[in-house]
Amino acid sequence: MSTLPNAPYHHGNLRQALLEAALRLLEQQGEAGLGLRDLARAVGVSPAAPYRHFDSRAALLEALAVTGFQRFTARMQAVMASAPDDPLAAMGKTYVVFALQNPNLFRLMFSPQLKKDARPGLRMAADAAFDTLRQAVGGTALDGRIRALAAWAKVHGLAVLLLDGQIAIRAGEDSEALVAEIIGSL
Amino acid sequence: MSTLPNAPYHHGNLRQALLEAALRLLEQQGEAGLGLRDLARAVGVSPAAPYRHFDSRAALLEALAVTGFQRFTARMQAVMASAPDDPLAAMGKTYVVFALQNPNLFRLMFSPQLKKDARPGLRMAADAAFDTLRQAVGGTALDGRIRALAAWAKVHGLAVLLLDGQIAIRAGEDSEALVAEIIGSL
DNA sequence: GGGCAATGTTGACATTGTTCACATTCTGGT
DNA sequence: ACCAGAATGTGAACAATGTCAACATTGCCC
Repeated sequence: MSTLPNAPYHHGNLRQALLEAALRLLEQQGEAGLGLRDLARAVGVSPAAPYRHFDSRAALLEALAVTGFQRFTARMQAVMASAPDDPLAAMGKTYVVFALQNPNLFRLMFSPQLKKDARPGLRMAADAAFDTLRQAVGGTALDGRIRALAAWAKVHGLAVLLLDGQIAIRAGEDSEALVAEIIGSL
Repeated sequence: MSTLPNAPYHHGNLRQALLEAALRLLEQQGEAGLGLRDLARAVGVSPAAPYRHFDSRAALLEALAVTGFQRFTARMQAVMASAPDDPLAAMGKTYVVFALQNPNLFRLMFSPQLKKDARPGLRMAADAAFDTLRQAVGGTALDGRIRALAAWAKVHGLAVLLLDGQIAIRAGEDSEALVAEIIGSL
């Protein structure tokens, strides 16, 4: 091996190591900076090794997005359980906080180049997240969907605009308070 | 020249031709499919020629996004002028319709890889769009910003979710009506 | 223990963004 | 009208990247 002289030929469980390193690289450098060769080097493996575990770079990104959706859903459900009185506001805040804490992962999850139509796993993970949201909205079955979609759109738009720096935080302004205020006004 | 035997050495105004062809390619193939070489070939020029007009591929994309914001702002202002009674609803619908009609351009405008912090022109174009929105929201100067941001977030989130196919249109469902319904419930 | 599948390596290929040296055309000052 | 120099376009090259095929090594099961 190139990095460590006495490293074993087989890595152990490369797939997991690749995903973890990829997550780290993703948050550090953004999706564009996540190269397969860099990734392989970070794990101490040859450039072609990842292809034993992922069909392509796109497949690797998809796997990342799926775990992102899973974490996201888990957090949503936890918040929903711990704030039984006003789940909507709590989830809204959690949604935005998640996006701000994992900006590049969040962007990847909703990246257009992932084409969820062609990736059933990704579509399922995303749908699971949406189901959690709809569950929290409650309401009658008839207009439940519309209200859930509306709530999702509100909070998603806020998250995206914040991520893009489109909503500028003024000097000396409390970003958390601003977020809370906007959520409240939704 | 390679394409036409009697084409002149100088193109005439290459910059404009590049932008137009790029817009066409962008909507047809998405941002990833917009290669500098393809673009040059589409205009009938050598692969290095675009560099006389754009510093890099990123600069070309930025120029595209700027014109996108300009068109967007113009359409917003036109709608605002032609619907003086309820400008908010009209603009909301226009916002979403614009996104659905120019999906890849819209995605490019809000693409994270454009890093608006480092591109003053892009930031200005985006701010102009937001100013138009704020103007339509009106309200007192104090909470005008918050309300404008909230309105923007709502309609932007709806547009993004629709673009991503995250909001599934069911069989036999009128998408326009669905959009109108969601906007109404905001 | 031997064979087979899984996993990792090496080297190569096509493509892409980008640059450099050179060619061609346009333009303004005398 | 001319010519110098700025604009603009060409062609060949470079480095980097995703990807693949052939080969090496290891682990596992009968």
